[in-house]
Amino acid sequence: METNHSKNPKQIEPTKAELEILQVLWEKGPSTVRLVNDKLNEFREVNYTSTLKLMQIMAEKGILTRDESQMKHIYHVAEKEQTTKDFLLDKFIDTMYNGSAGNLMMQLMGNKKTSKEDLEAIKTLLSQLEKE
Amino acid sequence: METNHSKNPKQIEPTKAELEILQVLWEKGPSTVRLVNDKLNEFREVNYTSTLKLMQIMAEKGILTRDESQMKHIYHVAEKEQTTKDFLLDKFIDTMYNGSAGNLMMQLMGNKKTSKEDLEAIKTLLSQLEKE
DNA sequence: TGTTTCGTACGAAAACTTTCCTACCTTTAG
DNA sequence: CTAAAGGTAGGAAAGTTTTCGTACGAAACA
Repeated sequence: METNHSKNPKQIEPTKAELEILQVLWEKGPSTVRLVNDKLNEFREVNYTSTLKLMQIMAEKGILTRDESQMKHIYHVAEKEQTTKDFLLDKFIDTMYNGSAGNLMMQLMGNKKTSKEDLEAIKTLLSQLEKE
Repeated sequence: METNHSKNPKQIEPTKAELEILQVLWEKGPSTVRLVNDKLNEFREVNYTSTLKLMQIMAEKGILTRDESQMKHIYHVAEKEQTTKDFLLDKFIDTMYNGSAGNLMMQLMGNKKTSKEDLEAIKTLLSQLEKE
């Protein structure tokens, strides 16, 4: 299907299952379907062909590219990890924090998930930024 | 991947369309379907009954409660806004930042989306936290 | 060599989400 | 009183995402 031409040629929004696969590829680098599927099965049961299908679709969509020179195709993430993450973060901030990164920061800093080490690191980064 | 994969049936994950409705209710407070639908239509065309149906489903799921004492039912968000946002933020951090809020902070601070005012506010908040 | 194992491709079913048609009831305007 | 406007309820259709069965080719191996 020649989809995604009707809408803005922007960033493609991965679905939930696609994001799981991206996470594996981000962590492991270019991989075979077998490896990705094994990794997924550490968390939940998924049939091999389900993962295969999904990765094929992702390749069609342009989220992944693949090297078919070997029988065991190797799948690569097409976009830079950071690009996708930036995009998703933006979207998240838009929907949840009214588009204000500062709002999100505020919540994070009051959050118990932010450790003392984190706060230290922030302080350091902050003074670095100030010097610029 | 040290993620939270427990299927806690307590928190319900809103779908995309449901989140839109939540946003309206968070902003406007308890509302009728009419009001929510009008608000949604400022951004995209949606039929009244579509919004109605969705809100009914959300009520079934327990995301919303409603006051049926009047003909025009009033829908309320069941969970506290902050509870839901916390939950979604956690999930986001798990999938995107390996469960580390600090990682997210780092990205935010390096981001041009973070304004000078934001940085100032952070500095203030930081020193407040240190005093504790 | 023959069989088993591991791979891809494809289509369709299943599951989930979103939209809207239709029916019918209540309130309001004339 | 009647018609129009505005409300809810429910089901089915449409759209999307996810899962998997089946077919079939290539490689490994006994």
